[in-house]
Amino acid sequence: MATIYQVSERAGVSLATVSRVMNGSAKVGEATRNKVLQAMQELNYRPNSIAQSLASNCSNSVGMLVSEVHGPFFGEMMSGVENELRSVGKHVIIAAGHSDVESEKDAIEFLISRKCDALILHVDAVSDEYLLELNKQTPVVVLNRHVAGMDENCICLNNELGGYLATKAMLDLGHQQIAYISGPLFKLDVRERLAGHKRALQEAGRAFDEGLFVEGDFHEAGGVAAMEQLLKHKQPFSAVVCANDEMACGAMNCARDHQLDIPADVSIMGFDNVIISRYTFPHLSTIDFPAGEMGRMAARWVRKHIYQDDKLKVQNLFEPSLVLRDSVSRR
Amino acid sequence: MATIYQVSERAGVSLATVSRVMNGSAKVGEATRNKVLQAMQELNYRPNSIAQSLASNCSNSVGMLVSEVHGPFFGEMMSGVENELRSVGKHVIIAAGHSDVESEKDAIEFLISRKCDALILHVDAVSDEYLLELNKQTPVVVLNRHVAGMDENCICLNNELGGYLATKAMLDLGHQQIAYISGPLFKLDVRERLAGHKRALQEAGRAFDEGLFVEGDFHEAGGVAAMEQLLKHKQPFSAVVCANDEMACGAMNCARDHQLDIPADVSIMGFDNVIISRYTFPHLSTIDFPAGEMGRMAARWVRKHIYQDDKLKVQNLFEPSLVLRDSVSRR
DNA sequence: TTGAAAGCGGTACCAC
DNA sequence: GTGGTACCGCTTTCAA
Repeated sequence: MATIYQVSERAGVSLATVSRVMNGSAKVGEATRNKVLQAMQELNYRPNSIAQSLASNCSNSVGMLVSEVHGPFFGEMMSGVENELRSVGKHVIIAAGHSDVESEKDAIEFLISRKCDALILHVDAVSDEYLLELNKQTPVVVLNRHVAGMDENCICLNNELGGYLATKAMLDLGHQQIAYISGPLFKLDVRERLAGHKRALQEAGRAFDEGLFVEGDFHEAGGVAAMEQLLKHKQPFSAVVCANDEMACGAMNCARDHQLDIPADVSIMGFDNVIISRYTFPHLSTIDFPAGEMGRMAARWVRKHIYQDDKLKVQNLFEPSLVLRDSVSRR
Repeated sequence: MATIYQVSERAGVSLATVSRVMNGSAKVGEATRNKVLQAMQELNYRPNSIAQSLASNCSNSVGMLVSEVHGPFFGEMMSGVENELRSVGKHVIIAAGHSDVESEKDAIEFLISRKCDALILHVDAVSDEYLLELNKQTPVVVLNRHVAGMDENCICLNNELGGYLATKAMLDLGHQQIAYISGPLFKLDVRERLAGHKRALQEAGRAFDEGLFVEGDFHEAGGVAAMEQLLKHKQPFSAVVCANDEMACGAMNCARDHQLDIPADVSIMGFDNVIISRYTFPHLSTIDFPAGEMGRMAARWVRKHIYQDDKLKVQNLFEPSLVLRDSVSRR
């Protein structure tokens, strides 16, 4: 592999000049530039990115931490990030945090040791304080989580609005008794979605009813259990709004096991619009979570603030939207 | 950030010695080692991985190319790779090839420019010759594709067996007329799966019937179209074996649109066991593709051959297995 | 066992 | 505009 030194020799110029034409950093005479370019061609020269990183103190890499590398949700996000970043020659190093404090910190530590220029994080275990502290040490952008004090670094979804839209859709369809299967309430976005649900209810002049509320776990089994519980209560309802698609699937399966027809007997709504929602039967109505777009935006944040792509605009808040499919019907 | 130089100064030893204790490379006196370790502690020293890479000519990174970063299948694979590699301090750089020749070559070029120590590839557009040539230049391990001439570098699934198991299961359930919806025949694994299907038929003394065969595209819409075609032909069948889960979903949806009950009227089998197969209704029977395990094994190959983890064993061929769920029934 | 020093392949500042 | 050169932080002979 040819080095910059051999190129300079062949072109009959200095190292510095070769470096200049590579980076287009300073003015180089037309003739000189061409000599260098040609020498590069002839030697099939490829810059050594490691050496560049060491000398420039910039690794051209950004670390991305997700809860799980598999999982449709994160796939979309990573895909958005990869796309945006590779188009400008940066690379993304992935790591999984598994929603566990130690594991998340470990992964972040790892990414830092790799000298990432910035970190894109989707974390739910570490504390806000930790993130605030981390952000002093290395640039961080946080996905789907608002951390007070680093607002500019957060790319969020308006979860409250999502919760609102979901329930509002049911109300608009004429449903009066709407059950709600929530996610784990220690998560902020879960509480926001719930708040949206309550706002829709209130706007319609209906009271929030504890008897129609269950806290789930975001997994399918949790959806089954929650539905089971709702059914056992014998408090009537014609619609169920779930805080994510997995639980909605569980709820549908459970309802079916109880000989209930969907959507004739009960309408079901999910949240996230992950790929599986298009494959359920009946196809699940849900709230679209633009994970890919948000990932892309996180990458854009990095481009703008770390790689000085100043003209770029970043959007910190995204809006969810309603996706109506077959799991809901008019009451 | 402290450097090795400051550590050496503080410990009152030379640079070289510090380096030695970091790498455990050569014998270092107990006392000296402790002095160094302590100095590191006190300075909160973290080695600069970029500098290490430059000096050692080893980037400790491996590139992973998948068709799409999203998509459950690749998620599992990447997850396996990430897990295995991070546990030994290596990092994985991801890129997407989008099943397009130029795009795949681009991504590989990109990964090489990042000085990856090895490449783990899931590609379907580039040719065998290209891969062979590439492998001379940089270590490559190929996932789910057998390239003659670099057998040791391929981690494959016994697709033929998978195809066999799928059809065999239908035969065992008493089905006589079994339709087959294939993937794009230009892909090797597709032809292998088909070969397995034929073998099962033959063993049962049944002839392969062109009228019950359709070439699909691996997507849901293709599954719908294929099923539509089968139904139009009016040639009777009681079971459909599909070359992947997406098409199986399409086939199920289409059948349902034609008022056919699954599995009472027609049994359906998929292939891959991606996450969606657990969410369809009825739950899809399928052939398990251990994508995560295979990704992990690819990573192990790299550990063994590139990072000299000699005792590791690598398994080049994986066996698929039958997963029976609700979409099939006895005839 | 330990130290000195020559790289690894670039970047960037300072002269000219 | 171009060249000289001191780093960037670590690895790895080669001697001692």
